[in-house]
Amino acid sequence: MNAGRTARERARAELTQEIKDEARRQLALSGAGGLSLRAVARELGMVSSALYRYFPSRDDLLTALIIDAYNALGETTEQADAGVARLDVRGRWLASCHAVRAWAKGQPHEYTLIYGSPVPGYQAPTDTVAAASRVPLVLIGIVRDADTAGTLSAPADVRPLTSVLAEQADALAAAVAPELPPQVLISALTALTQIFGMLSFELFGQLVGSVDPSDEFYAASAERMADLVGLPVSPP
Amino acid sequence: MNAGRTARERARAELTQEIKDEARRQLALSGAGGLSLRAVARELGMVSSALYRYFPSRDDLLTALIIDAYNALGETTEQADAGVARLDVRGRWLASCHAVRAWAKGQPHEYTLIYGSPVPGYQAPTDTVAAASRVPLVLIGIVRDADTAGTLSAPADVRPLTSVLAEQADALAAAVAPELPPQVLISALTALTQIFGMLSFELFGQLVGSVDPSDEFYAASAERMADLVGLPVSPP
DNA sequence: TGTACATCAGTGAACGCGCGTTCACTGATGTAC
DNA sequence: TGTACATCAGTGAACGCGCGTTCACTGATGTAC
Repeated sequence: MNAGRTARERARAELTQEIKDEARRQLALSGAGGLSLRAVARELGMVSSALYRYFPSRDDLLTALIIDAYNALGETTEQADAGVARLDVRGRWLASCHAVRAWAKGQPHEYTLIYGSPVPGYQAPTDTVAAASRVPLVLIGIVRDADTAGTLSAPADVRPLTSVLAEQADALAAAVAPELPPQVLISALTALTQIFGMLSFELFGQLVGSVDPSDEFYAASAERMADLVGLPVSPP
Repeated sequence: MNAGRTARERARAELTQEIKDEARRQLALSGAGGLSLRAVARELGMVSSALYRYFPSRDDLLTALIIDAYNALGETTEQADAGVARLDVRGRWLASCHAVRAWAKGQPHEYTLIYGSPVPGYQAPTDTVAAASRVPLVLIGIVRDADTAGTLSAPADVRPLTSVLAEQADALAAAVAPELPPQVLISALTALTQIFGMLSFELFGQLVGSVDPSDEFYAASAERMADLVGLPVSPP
């Protein structure tokens, strides 16, 4: 039976999870910089030194939370995209954008953990990169599908890329979507910064007094960004 | 003479400044959440309780730093705008955008203080609003000048605003630029979130591996956002 | 199935450090007559 | 110009609290024969 080594192993897996859950709860109170192993242990009814059986240091716990957050957001977004007919690229785009926002508003402290200011003294290891790429890859995948289907329209007013930017776009394309024209990739990146820029403004309180609540502002901008990357209006 | 009460008052003004300067220096090391009165006092060769003659609490010091940062950024931006011929609205727009970035890159920790994640447990008082409005008002002023001069072009693909968004835009227009069409104001807000979205991505390390350094990406987006709000291409 | 040993989880004390804020105080600077 | 008093800046000790991490240890769970 595979439950053979379980009593121990299962307990370990469960407690690891409980530690992360409690830590996530505490992010809301004190932020990533103030995350305290002792407080987590206290809340779990353990002694603080016991946590070192599960995470070698505070920073490792933080890293685990960051990767979990990127993956949760990535998965939600991938599912939203997958829920729309492949050819309806604009529908996929909008669904993905709204999934990102819904997740961010649902767990604002995890959003802050990954898209807020860096935690002072904490250096993120490179393991986070794969998880962090999931949302960008969803959006790029949609644009690529539109391009492949030949429905992507090049907006009239697009300027040629300057030299360094063209090189960067080429390198990025090579790594991520070789068939895509570099200008399109840069447009997608603009759209991406727009999306997260709005979310950060909203969640960090910068929109209070202008467009707050910002549901419709976000929706309008998501449409506008779909235009900007050249997605067609209706399903063919 | 106005130096009459000086010895005391001048010393007070100078020390207040030195405390803020040292606190700013420490933002780089420990972030806003970790700003420590004791550390500031130590560095200044004072005893920690002495700081209470200057700031009633840690949070008041933080508030002073925040207002200073907004004002410094606001002033830089206003000056950049003022340095370009009034009729060259696109030139003014681009100069302002680049001034914002130059300031942000020059004092990343102050940028983080005002546009990064909120400090846990700190509630910003409403005094910050006026200072925080300076950059938005510069950009809106440029758009308004273009509108007044009749050089603002309405892009072809603008959608009508949805109901709530239209109301919010009207309210915002009433408060800030009554003559401006609401759609234009929303476009300006989109441009604003784009600008700060890019800066946050850049400064918080989210662009590493894609368009880094991002000078040209930023420049291209600033142009693109000028298009989006409808600024004419060349000085008339 | 039963015993001997190895692995692992959790304990509790300790190290060495940090913090914000209060309070009674000394001594210098400023003010009014 | 000189004295008496009020204001203010800075001191040093203290309160009460927090933190991450290490280490020798007990006792339970798992493994090999």
